[in-house]
Amino acid sequence: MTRSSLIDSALSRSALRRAFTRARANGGAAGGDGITAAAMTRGLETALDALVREVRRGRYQPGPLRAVPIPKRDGSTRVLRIPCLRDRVLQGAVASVLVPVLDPLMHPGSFAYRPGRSVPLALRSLRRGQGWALDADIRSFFDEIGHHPLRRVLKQKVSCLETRQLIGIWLGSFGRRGLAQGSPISPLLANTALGPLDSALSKHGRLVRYADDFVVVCADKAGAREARRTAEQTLRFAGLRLHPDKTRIVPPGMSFTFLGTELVLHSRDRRPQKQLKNKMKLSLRRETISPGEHIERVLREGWKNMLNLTGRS
DNA sequence: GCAGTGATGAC
RNA sequence: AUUGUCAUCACUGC
Repeated sequence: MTRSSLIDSALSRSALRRAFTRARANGGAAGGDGITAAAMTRGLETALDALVREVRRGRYQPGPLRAVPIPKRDGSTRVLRIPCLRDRVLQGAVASVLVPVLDPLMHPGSFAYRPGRSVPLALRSLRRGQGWALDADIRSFFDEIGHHPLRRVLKQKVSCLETRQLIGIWLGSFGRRGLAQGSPISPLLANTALGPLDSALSKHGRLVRYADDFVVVCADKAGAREARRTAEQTLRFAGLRLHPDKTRIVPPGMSFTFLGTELVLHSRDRRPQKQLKNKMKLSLRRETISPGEHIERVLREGWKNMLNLTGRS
């Protein structure tokens, strides 16, 4: 029913300028074309003019991605692929107009990258969780997610053809599969692509998903196994698999780590309360390794989660 | 509420 | 020289 098209909002001066300001505030390093935020600031208006003109005439092409290896906490590395600044600006503008459309359609159990949502909120929604947990991780999610299923979801949910075409161009620039970690629109696309997974999993129990990491709270062991099978089948269509080492089925009373905190679900007949208390204390102590006054906040969060969660934090 | 700087956490 | 989204805290300006 909307008469003004999504693409018009995305290409508006205000959306583009806001996206540029954001990119610059975030550090604004150059992409594959070597153009920095400082360079783009000079002559910003003409650069934005050119960008809009190219998109309108169907001549827009994103520049080369710049790959940067980042060492992860666990010792492995992940490769960032950084679009050119002008492409990040356009992607940011499109993302900003797409969020009000796509976010309300997302599953309530999806917590990553969404406005008003956070890790503590995700953990809190596991409060009073009872039973067996399927704790799972999608292997190489950002690198291997197939484009076709994502396009299909977008076609259902985004009526503006020009916006979908623009996203299609970016997907092409990311390669045959995968999303560039470093593009402002990738988090939104990731959540959108996993919408079908959320729907399928939530039939098996309470779902809490944070990007490629998720927990399904199931009534019993058989239920957790069914949830895992559903996840495997659903992900298969997108060319994805569960990570064999990071996916486990966890009995009640046994701890597992999710979003950086150790959790324990109650048994349905609520016996192992004593065990729980010990675990809570242990993990709280573990969490106090933080510098300066930040310790205080970590402690406060820790206590809050302890009080609110069935498991600990 | 909107900007700027610095930081922490999740992915 | 390390990108991105979200959340949170501190400080500065309107």
